[in-house]
Amino acid sequence: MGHISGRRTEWNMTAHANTPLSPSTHSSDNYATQVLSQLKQDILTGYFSPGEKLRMVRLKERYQVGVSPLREALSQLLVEQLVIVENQRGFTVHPISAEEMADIYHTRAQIEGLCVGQAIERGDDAWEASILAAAHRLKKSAELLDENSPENIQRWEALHQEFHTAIAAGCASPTLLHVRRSLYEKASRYRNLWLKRNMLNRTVFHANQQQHQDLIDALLARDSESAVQLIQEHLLGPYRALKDTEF
Amino acid sequence: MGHISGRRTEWNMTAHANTPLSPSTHSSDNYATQVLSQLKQDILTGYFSPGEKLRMVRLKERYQVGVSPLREALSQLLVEQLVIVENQRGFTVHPISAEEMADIYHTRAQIEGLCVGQAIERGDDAWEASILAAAHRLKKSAELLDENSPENIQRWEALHQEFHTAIAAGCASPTLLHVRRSLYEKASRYRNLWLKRNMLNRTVFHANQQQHQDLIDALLARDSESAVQLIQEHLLGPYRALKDTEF
DNA sequence: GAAAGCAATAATGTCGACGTTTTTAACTTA
DNA sequence: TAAGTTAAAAACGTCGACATTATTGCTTTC
Repeated sequence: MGHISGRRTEWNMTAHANTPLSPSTHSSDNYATQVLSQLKQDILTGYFSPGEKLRMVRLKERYQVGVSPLREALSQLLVEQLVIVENQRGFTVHPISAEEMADIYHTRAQIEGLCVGQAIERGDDAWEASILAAAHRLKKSAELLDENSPENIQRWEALHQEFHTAIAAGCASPTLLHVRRSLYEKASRYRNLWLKRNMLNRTVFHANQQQHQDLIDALLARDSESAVQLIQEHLLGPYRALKDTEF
Repeated sequence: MGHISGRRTEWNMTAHANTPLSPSTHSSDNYATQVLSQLKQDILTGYFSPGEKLRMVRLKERYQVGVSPLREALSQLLVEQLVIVENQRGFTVHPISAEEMADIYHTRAQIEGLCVGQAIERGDDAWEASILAAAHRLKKSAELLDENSPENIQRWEALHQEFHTAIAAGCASPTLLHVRRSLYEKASRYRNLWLKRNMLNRTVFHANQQQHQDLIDALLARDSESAVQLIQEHLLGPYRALKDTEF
């Protein structure tokens, strides 16, 4: 009986410790959902290295949850190919390879091309407006970028992504956008790993600026062929910079 | 103690019932993996209807496993958008809609176009040979099809899929093929639901036969533009037949 | 030195406790 | 009496502890 009451206490302790965990996350999310996004971030940003074994004890400590939510989150990352699993041997961060990086970037360029092509066909005035708005925010952010502070860079990255997402959104195809998002995440993993070693080159930004303007011009002119060509080049540029540096 | 030994027996029973379940599945697969494929089949084939609530008790009975493997399998189907989840309200089969069907089929046609286009660029002799082999098997199967027996139809479906997969495989891009597969599954769900009501029309097959031959000719001639056009039409044909019938 | 056995370590699955939601029943009010 | 409201209870989902099983590394023995 003492054993049982001891258990009880532990139960209530964990429950109490977890309930007010983070006020920002919606209470409508369960633990698995919360763990999923954190764990995904940790893999994408390289906190957990490629090929690293994900031991349950460590994950439990880090995210302060039990194994059930962890396994659920890991199961989802399994489908997204961010982790791999061997039966009875647990989960491992999906390893990286030059081949996979090339494949992801090239596929991503193709998919983005589809998005842009369809967006030009389907996009309306609101679509054009949202592009210009995002482009403006991005440009403003780029002007502050000389400081090279990590926060500014991160903010620029976010706005950059928003800009391209605004363009792609014009395709109005949830399925295609879903694919696009998944590929973006996988690619950003490689980019983040690369960024850990190499600081961002400033000339990249100015090249980007020009490419963005050309792209906008092509979009507004509804010049599908040029726009697709430009966006694919735009995505493959960073890849060419990355691929020759080793991890 | 009687209770415990009773539990034990149940354990061994379920273990015994599941281990030799299907000879194809490796014994290295855990329950979650086995449940995943079965559950996916049940959703794709319409055993569980769109929008249906997936009650844990029922799933436990059907697949003879506990909650944990079930939640892991469901978590994976969540990413593939075959089920949806609401916090504290459990899992539900992803509902269907005419809009989603249109979106999936059109996106799938685009993706398949990418596969074919790249396959023509990259495909070698072995690729061509595998296409011809698959086409031959498919043709032989089609000749037996007049009986209209469900087994034959299912076999024809499998070979048909193998034929197209052989073509797409030429693109040699795991990432792209992964996307393709996921879209195929989602589309096949709509097709299966449709098949439950409408029997397969024989004229469909003969039209298919001709399309296949045209496609092969274009592939071997490395005529990218024609091939992409043909494959997209080939995929959109069934969609046009489906979309006007209500579910 | 290799094989076999043993101990540790880690992963997997079931179950129970808790919290939330939904259903049912009783009661009030028009 | 019927409709609406509230309270009680039953059902359901979630998560962590525990038991079982598999694996890995280490030691012992031939």
